[in-house]
Amino acid sequence: MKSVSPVVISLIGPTAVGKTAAAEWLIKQCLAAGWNGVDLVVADSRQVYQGLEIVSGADINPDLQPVQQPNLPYRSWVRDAVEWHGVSIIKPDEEWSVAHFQTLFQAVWQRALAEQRVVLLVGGTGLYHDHIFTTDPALHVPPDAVLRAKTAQLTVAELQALVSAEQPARWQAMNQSDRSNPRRLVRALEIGQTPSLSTEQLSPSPEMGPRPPHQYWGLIDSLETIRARIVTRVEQRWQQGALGEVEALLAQFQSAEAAVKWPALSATGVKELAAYLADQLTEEQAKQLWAQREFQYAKRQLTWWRKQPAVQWVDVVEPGYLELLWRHGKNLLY
RNA sequence: GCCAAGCUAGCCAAGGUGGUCACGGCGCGUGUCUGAAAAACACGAGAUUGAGGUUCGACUCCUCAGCUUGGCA
Repeated sequence: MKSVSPVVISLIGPTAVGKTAAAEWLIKQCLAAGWNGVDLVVADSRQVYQGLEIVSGADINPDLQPVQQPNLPYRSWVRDAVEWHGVSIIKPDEEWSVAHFQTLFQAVWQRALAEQRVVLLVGGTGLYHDHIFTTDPALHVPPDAVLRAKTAQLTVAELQALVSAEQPARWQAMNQSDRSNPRRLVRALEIGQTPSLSTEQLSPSPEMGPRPPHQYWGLIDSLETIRARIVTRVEQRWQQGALGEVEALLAQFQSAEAAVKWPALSATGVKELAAYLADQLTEEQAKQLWAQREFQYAKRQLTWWRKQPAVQWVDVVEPGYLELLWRHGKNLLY
């Protein structure tokens, strides 16, 4: 039985680069090296949804069993000493956000510390990785349905006027891009109207309290290879029944209003598959558009991480890149 | 083969009957980001089918060529 030092490891990388396979491999190494167990937290904003497993690529190994652990907020998938979190855990109409993810992660983390288990974060949603230990109370301000309904009618200019009048500090901190973004503006109002938060708390986020060391390991490949893998993957998902998933999802809500409300429906591919079902696209076009959007997403992910200072990038073209990761990992975990 | 209409960025496409022309959308490129992040948003690059002619000046008018679509044969 080994002792695990409290280091969090995030395995990141653009979609289709092979993160899941790498994680599986690392899990095996951890177990072979004698640790009590491994918790794998999937940081992916779409793989959380039940009924979207194929479209979102939430590969759940068939030998994993769903279990509701008493001390965790969501169900997990277990096989022996390995436990997967954050995959296929909520219905498409349930609330989910980076704050929920943080809550889930911290619950897993607490238990892992107590039981000397290794925690590995894997997934393509950069925002989630970055917020596992942040302490800004604004993160947990819930959405205000009334406010959102009211502001939905307003123009960007009207929203800007409201934010600059009611939240001058916040407004000052926003850049051109954010000031034109209705969601950010509404969110600013939402946080601003929450009485328990003072203005100081909302200004540039305070780093409160110590947090464990957090390492980022990134898998990378050439854009051309990623593009090719995405095309293959779309084809696979199509054959696995992605169409049926979307059909079932759409059957659950009729109105366009509902469609806006459910983030599950904004997963890449849903729109394209829906258009195919509605006879607005041929199969070929639907697949092509889906792959195109997926690739655009991969590019955006890379933009997100480009500014991340301390990512250790590993090129998957390198032979033995997994061993390289493992060498980094062993030293950190002891 | 004849007639008609058309040819504007990688794709779709607007307009004004001569004045540095050139609306949009998609795509592309570069970014932003603290409760939707596979979201939302910002910024940017990029075009008049070709060759002649008329004119101070042509994307716009004329001629020829090429291509596309539709109709007639």
